[in-house]
Formats: sequence, C-alpha cells, structure tokens
Amino acid sequence: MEPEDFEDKDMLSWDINDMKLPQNVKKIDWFQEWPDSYEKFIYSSEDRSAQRHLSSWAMRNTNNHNSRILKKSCLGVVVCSLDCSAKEGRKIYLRPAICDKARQKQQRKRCPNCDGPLKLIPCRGHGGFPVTNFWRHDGRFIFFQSKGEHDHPKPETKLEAEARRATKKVHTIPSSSSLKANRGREAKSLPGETQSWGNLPLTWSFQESIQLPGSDGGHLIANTPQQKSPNDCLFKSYGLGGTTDLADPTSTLGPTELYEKYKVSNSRIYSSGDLLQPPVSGVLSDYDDLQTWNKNAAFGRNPLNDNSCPNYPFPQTSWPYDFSPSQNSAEPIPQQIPLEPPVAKTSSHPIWPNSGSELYDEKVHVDFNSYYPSTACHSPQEDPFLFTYTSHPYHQYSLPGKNSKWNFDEEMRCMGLEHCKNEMLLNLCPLR
DNA sequence: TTTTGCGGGTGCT
DNA sequence: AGCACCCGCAAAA
Repeated sequence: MEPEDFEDKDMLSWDINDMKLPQNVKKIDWFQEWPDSYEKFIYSSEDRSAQRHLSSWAMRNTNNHNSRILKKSCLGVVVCSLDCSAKEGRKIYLRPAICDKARQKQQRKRCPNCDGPLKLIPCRGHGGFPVTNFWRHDGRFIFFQSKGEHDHPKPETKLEAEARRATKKVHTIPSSSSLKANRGREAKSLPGETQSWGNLPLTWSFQESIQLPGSDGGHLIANTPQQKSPNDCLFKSYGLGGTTDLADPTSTLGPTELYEKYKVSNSRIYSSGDLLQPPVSGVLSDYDDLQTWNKNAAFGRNPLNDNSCPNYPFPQTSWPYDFSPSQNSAEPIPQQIPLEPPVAKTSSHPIWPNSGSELYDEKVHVDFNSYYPSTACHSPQEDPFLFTYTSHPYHQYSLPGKNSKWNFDEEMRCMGLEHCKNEMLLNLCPLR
C-alpha cells in the first residue's frame, strides 16, 4: 500500500516498523504526555515535544539497532520501600533517573517523607518487560507507537523532577539570612528530608496547590481511555486550541511560529487575576530574587517548548471540535488535531488574562498550561500528583460531570481542599 | 550532573 | 532475526 493510499480508516493501521508510513495525514494528534497501552499517534514534525521524544513516563533509550526508529523502554517508578504515606495519605512516586549511574545513586537516597529506603518498581507492562515507546520521523510527521500498558503508578514528570533538583540547589546555596532561618524550620518540619531531596515542601505543596482534582481534564473533559496531554486538557477544558495547518498551503504560520507568536512575557505572571502570583509581602522575603521564585514556582514547565502541545497557539475559541467544559465527560473527544486552518479569535483565558497578547519569556516562565497537564490530566490509572503524591495511591477524583467549568473556589470546596487555596500562594514559595 | 541519542556488544529465544 | 539489556561515548542542558 502506498502512503498516499492511506485513508482515515487506515490511519491506525500502520505499524512503526512498516516500510512506508502514511503521509497524507489529515489529522495530527495532540502530544500525549502519558501515553499508555498499545497506542499510536501521529504528531507534526514541528511538535517540539514530539521532536524531543518526550514522555512523562521515565523512559530510557533502548538500542534496537535501528537508527530509523528510536526505541525507549520504561523504567517504572521509584517508591518508598516502607510504603509510607505523606500528608493526606499521599504516596511517594518519584521519577527514576534515566541515567543508569544516576539511578543507582538515586536508589541510595532516602525517602523524602519517612527517610526510609527507596525502591524501584520496574515496569513490566509489556509481557513482563518494560513498556516500550517507538518514535519515527517520517516526512512531515513524527510517528509514535507504544507497546504495553504501564503496570505501575505514574512517576513525577521530568520537569517536576528537574524542578525538585533545582529547588534543592536553591536550598543548598545559602544566599541570605532569611533563607537560612527558614531552612532550619523546614528541616525541622521534614525530618526525613535529606539534602539530596531538597525542598520537598515546595514540590509537594505546589502540587497540592496546583492540583485541581475537580478539574481533572483527563477525565473531566476528555475522558477518553487514554490520557491527554496537559495542554490538551487545558485547551479542551476551555474550548481552546490550535492547529498545525498542514492542509492549508497559504498558512504562513507553522506550529513553531505560532508558538513563538504566542509567547507571553514573563512579566505576565504577575498580572492581577493570574492564577499564580508572585510571592507577597512576608512570603516574598525569602526570595530576594523574583525570578528565582518565578522559576521555582513555574517548575520550569513550558508546554510550549518543553512539554505538551508545544506548538499550538494559545487561546482560540474557534475550533472544529467543541471542547467546552459542557461536553459530556462520558463522550469521547477527538484527540486528533484536524489539519484545517483555525479561525483565530481573540479570547480571554481564565487564567491568562491577556494570554496571546504578550510574550512569554522563554527562560523564565510560568506555564499554567503545563500545570494542569500532569495534575489535571490523569488517566484512570493512578495519580502521581505533580510530585508523585496522591491522596490515594490509585485515587481518582470524582468527575464534575457536564458542568465542569473550572471554578477555582468551587473546586477547592468541593474537593475539600479549601486549604489548598489558602496555602496556594504560600506554597508557591519553597522557602516559606 | 544528568539527559538524550547513538551504537557496539552479549545473551536469550 | 528479534528482543532485552549492558556498556561507553558525545553532545547538550
């Protein structure tokens, strides 16, 4: 079969090992942050996340002696061997280091919660072997195929793990007396914390704060068997979206260009009305450098270039599919991105008051978009929370149902997490 | 220091 | 041959 002969119904019939892969792809997929089961996706070659073969699962490169197809296998998840529970019963699900050496080193460390030994739960979701992911670049697309179904909880995401390390560094660098003072308090509150694990409060609290159970886009909005990327969820949740217009030759903006176009200045995060705000008054005292705060608070996540849907423009209300919150959560939502030119309309995002109108600083960014992703887009599997904590190892929040329009206050109340809201800003500062 | 990709090599089926 | 996995290397972050 010639690539050109592929029809929509054949879009799923290809195999990563096929000599020829479909090239007349009409719909490309949203980047999947948590691909699971036996799935296949076709991403745009412009998709930065796809280009980087990203996954929130801890995937390590595996040599398959085929330079055309990149193969990665899952490393599983690192848990506390004592099966301790942190605040509110949350479990420890750390991201295994990808590097063998780093992973060995990691396993010698202690549980950040109880100081107990850590253990690695290997992935055996593919016939007893780790789940494997395959990536293949072909033409204008990047083909992805996963084999196996993860049989373990989700680890923290790459960016979350990086943020944890970064936070640790911040802590190990005495920069001010106030910082030192807070260290003492923090150390006291976290007897199990080691230097290596650094600022757990930040990671945990931040997750807790950002995690909006009720806004679980994965279930709430998309509610498809497979996980949606953070951005995916967000866009769907708010009826937002973008597209890579491969069908329209007149389109002058590719995904990357659109991404650049919609970058928002770092200063935006301090705008009134933003979900995340800079540390205030006393809280801020711990951080002389706002950027430092900003960086930590942001977890360095920017879906636009590091995470999911990196290439899709921000807010656009006009979209071939109705991803509005009102959509029945039980209804499957197309996960594919039709390659049709979007009708660009200006819209105001609930948490990006002026999103799309200003530019993000690529280096110091707060990416609200990506927050949801790992927090709000959970598969029915288990929920690692942003930092691998969860109220229940395999918890799953109830679905708000049709009227899932996100209301921060309401969600917090409904989920009995009112305190999250109250502590949110404080939690954003790792040195509180 | 860690991630990522690559590739040589080995052992198993 | 296909697969899993080990190892080391190099580039990049």
